[in-house]
Amino acid sequence: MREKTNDRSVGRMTLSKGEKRQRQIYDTAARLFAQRGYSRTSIRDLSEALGLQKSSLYHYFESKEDLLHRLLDQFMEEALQRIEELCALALPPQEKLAAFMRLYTSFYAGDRDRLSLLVNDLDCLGGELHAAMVAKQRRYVAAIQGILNEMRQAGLMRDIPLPVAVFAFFGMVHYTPKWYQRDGGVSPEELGRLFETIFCHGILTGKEQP
Amino acid sequence: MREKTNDRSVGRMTLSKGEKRQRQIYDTAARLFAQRGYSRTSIRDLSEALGLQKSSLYHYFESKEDLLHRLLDQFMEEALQRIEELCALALPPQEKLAAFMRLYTSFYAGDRDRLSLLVNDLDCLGGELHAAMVAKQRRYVAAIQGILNEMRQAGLMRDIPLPVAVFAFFGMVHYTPKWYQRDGGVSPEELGRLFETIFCHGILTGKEQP
DNA sequence: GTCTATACTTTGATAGAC
DNA sequence: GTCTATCAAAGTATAGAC
Repeated sequence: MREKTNDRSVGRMTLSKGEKRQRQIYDTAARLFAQRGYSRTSIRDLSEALGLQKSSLYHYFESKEDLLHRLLDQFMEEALQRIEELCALALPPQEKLAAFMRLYTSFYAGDRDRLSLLVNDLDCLGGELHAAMVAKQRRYVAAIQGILNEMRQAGLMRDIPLPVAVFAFFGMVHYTPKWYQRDGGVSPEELGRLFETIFCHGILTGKEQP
Repeated sequence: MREKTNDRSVGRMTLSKGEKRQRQIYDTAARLFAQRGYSRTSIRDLSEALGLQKSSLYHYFESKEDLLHRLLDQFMEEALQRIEELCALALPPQEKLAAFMRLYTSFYAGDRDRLSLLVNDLDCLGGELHAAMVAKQRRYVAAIQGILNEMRQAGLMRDIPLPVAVFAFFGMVHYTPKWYQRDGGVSPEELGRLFETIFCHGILTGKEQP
């Protein structure tokens, strides 16, 4: 009932006992925060789900806010790395746009819990932590906006303000935690292709693929 | 700094003193809840924003949860009424779909605060209140799904699973509180037309409007 | 309707033994 | 690393005077 193989297992295949516990705590926290919201999930809730005492958890993070920050930072950093890798490739803008959408969608929709946190609970961070996360988010926006700009210059885009197009796409993806389940017949990768279809036909002019 | 003419003023133009206060409380609550989230906004925050004592507020609602419920219920009921009115019209499905999207978008994006509540804080309601709101939400989904089904039968839709199409649209609209500001050059009605363009070209096959 | 005063609960976090 | 014990702060809500 409790274990949930998660995509976060990058790197080594073997984990020390301490690392295992750490991962268990972080994954459980992500799950609970996603289910009931960060604010309404107490440290007590988390400790009970783990079978530990509240105070024991503070061995693994400094504060509840610190815990949230670590979850978000880790997740966004990994996404950003992949995306900026993609953007560095020498591809025609159409292909880059399509690849961007497939990657973004499959990565985010593929980790529902952490995407939930990113969408719903980012503002629970205060001060510098919040600013740092917002700065990272801007890098996504800049990435896709750059691609769309190219398409616009080339006269391939409909007459839609860039921010409207950008956030229409983000909206489609960021809303997935509210309804999408990966075991419902559509894989994250397929979902990526579907969103690509919708979005590209939606904002691009020129010859449509039949 | 505090007054904000709001679209909720349906019905009479004159309000009694008591109704004025009630409206002031509800609008302020909606604004604060939208800004900082329902859970993280305390009754004290609300009372201070209004210049009243905490206890005085309980004259206007039974509990914090009751307050949230009233805000949501009022908002959704109004939206539903307009939408089901529209759906009852005898229109060809293409036109109905387009009108649906324009109406849905302009109504929701036009009241950012309450849409925020609906998207972010619905789950803060428990038990029957929550169930009642979810039931209302299903009526939206049913409405647009019905229209899309017609289009599919007529062979006018791309090969996209219905739920994916439906929630792609809801995602675009429900995400607007995160970025859209009505004084940023695009009115809610224009935004509705833009989303109509994106979505219709995105999911429909057949002759495109140039 | 609005106030003062207060009851009761839950929360995040710390101290210190083992 | 994990436990027991405890704290101060903040939360919702109520009682009763005016």
